[in-house]
Amino acid sequence: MAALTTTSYAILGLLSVKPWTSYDLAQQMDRSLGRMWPRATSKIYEEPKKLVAHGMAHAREESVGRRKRTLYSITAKGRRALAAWLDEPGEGPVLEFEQMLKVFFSDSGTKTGTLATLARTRRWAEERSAESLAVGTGYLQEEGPFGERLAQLELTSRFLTDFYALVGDWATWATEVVDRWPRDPATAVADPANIRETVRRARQAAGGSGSPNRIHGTPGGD
Amino acid sequence: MAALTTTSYAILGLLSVKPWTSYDLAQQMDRSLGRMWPRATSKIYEEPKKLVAHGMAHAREESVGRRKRTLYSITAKGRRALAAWLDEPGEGPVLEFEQMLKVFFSDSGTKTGTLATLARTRRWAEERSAESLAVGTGYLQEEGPFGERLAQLELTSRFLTDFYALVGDWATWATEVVDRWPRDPATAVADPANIRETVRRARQAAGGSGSPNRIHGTPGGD
DNA sequence: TTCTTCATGTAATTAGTTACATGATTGA
DNA sequence: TCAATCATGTAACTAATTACATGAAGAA
Repeated sequence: MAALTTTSYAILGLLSVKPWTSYDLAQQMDRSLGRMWPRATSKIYEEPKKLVAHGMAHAREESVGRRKRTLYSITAKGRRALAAWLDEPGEGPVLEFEQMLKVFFSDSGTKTGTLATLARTRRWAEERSAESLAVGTGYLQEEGPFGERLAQLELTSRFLTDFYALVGDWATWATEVVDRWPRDPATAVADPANIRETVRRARQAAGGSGSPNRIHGTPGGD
Repeated sequence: MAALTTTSYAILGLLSVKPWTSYDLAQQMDRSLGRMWPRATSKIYEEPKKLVAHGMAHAREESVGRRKRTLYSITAKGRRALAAWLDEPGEGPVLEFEQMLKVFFSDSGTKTGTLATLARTRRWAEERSAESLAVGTGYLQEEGPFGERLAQLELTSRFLTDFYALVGDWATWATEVVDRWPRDPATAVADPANIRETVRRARQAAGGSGSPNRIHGTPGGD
């Protein structure tokens, strides 16, 4: 019997809220869950079957006209498994950022192309922010199937909102910097003040307490 | 002949900087590239072969004792292909965040477990920040194989540094919020002030100009 | 000498994606 | 009544991961 993955538990978590059809689950993945654990729609139709095979979910066949659809609900065993999973340590954030990859290698490209990439990044951030805004105002009106879970949503939506803002702010800032580049990005030079500021922020975030993560090189002063 | 993926171009980009052995590439993936395009080491040994098959890279066999190793370098065709790829639109950031998933479903878990997850998140952020700090101070001393590319590194390292700071700040804030929860997270209630603040930030980031992404529901006022 | 870590891959497996198919519903 | 979109999946494919294997170099 196939082992459960994080994706399985993500679905199981949704089922813990209430029963859903596969389509409902896919919607959630598209709108909320997918922002922290994105998976293709087809996966959403497969995973619940694994949960049923493990006795963690129950499937009820319904019909709409000549078609059938499946309504999934969590079982007692499923609730226990979910609670156990929540107590295991999870992985930190993993970021994939193709546009930044293009900025990273922009010395092989053009200034115009780089600016175009950054413009797209900014638009992406604005769109996601607008989405966050809509979701957030929805919360304020106690809409959606998550009324009882506002305490959780309050936490995750704050992170996502700030993340989108960060992406947007960065793209804006980077655009200003690249605007000052010469025509050929390969000949652009860095502004030491920017690097110093980045170092300052990193030092701040690394935390003064004990500084246990200090690289042991450069022993004699900073 | 297998089509090239973003991962292929990531490797190609590295080769545009200078020739590397597979091991060198794996190191870069581990330290720098992997922060924006993370892939398993074995992939790094496979992808360059595809590039060679496409005539975009050249492999030179060297030997170390009885073993052989491969040194890859970019070809002229490879440089053209890289430039062409840079001009195509790229994808926005994709985030996978298992720990936040656990926070999202924490109403099925325990307060203690949630706090433990957040503590891990915070440690993760501090470690990454310390790494950023080390990398940044290295830049200030013009170290590393990237001397000529500081203008690019200045941009990407700023984003990563800020991202790690965001993760750390969020975990700290969320810890404070969860600390005020009752013993059972399912009975925790949200603080409307927090949600309002999140909405405020989202509105700010969504940008006032024209507000084209406005949801058309709620027509009568905000 | 032996053990451990560094270095250099290949093989097996799988999680995930893209593509396809088709019935139901709605609106023009 | 026709087209478009919503709803509900399955099948084929592949990108990526984990596991394995082994030589070289350095430490104990």
